[in-house]
Amino acid sequence: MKNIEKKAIDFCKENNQRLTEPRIKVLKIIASSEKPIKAYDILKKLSLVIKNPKPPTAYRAIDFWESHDFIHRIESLNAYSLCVAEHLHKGSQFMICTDCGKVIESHFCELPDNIKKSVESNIFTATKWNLEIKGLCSKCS
Amino acid sequence: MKNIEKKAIDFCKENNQRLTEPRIKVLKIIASSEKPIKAYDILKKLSLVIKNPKPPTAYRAIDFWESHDFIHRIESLNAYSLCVAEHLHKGSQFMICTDCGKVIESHFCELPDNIKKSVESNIFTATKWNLEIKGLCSKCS
DNA sequence: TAAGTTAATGTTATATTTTAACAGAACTTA
DNA sequence: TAAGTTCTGTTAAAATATAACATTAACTTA
Repeated sequence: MKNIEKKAIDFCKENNQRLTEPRIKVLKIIASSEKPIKAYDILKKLSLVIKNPKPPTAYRAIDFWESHDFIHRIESLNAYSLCVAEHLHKGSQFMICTDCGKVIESHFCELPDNIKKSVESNIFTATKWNLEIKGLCSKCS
Repeated sequence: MKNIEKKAIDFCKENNQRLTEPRIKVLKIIASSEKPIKAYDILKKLSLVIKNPKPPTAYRAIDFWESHDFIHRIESLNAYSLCVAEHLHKGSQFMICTDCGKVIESHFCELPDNIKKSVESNIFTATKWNLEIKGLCSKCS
């Protein structure tokens, strides 16, 4: 993601949010990671550009970007990755290769009908969802 | 779940697995919990029926039942719940009320077409999946 | 049934992940 | 510039999970 900084600047301007040093640096670290990256690995990289950062510094920035849908948390990996969608969206879907660890994000803006019905029949208002699929990628299968 | 013990006994007999004391006790603890229960809460309850159990005792039993699809892990809560399906299945779906904490499991044996296509187009072999939907339950919305 | 083997548990210790709490700095607005 | 708000820095600890190895129990199979 090349223009992530511009995107971040625009977003913060438009939404009246502060683009602070920890925030932009954490976002860039996540954006430049090939694979989903864990909080302490973010912290380690952060320590190269900020003097002696502590966990809350990383977690706060992570929370900030996650709450604004710039990044996703992959729950089953305790890791974070840049959202691949051009727009912000509420649902995410990951395919995780249990062999090589590759993670592929697809995305959909709506829940599939199938699931939507299931949600409705339980009379539930969905605001956010996350699907994590484990299996084998093409190289590993 | 009333007959969970019988189910466990049958399963272990048929699959040549040992139904040890920690295993059956952990399973019963999870089964008797109204809401998904966390590992250390399982451990706490376990300490009432086993003398001074340590975390690995709980985690091993949890892993055992999870690997055999008796229970699910709800990733976003770090918690475990008995699978509501009568049969063992590979996919799980939870609706989690962010207000009152209620968790509703639905289930499907197949990925929805929608997602199946997305999986296939990425040439990925899915073996297990988990969908967690956050929102508001009927009471809270 | 005794010896060998495997699988599970018990135990100690520690690693990993996340948050609470509060002081101080920076920005915002009147 | 004073007051209020938001964010960061820092210390500490809580919550979650696993490694490693000794021990026990259970399963072979000779």
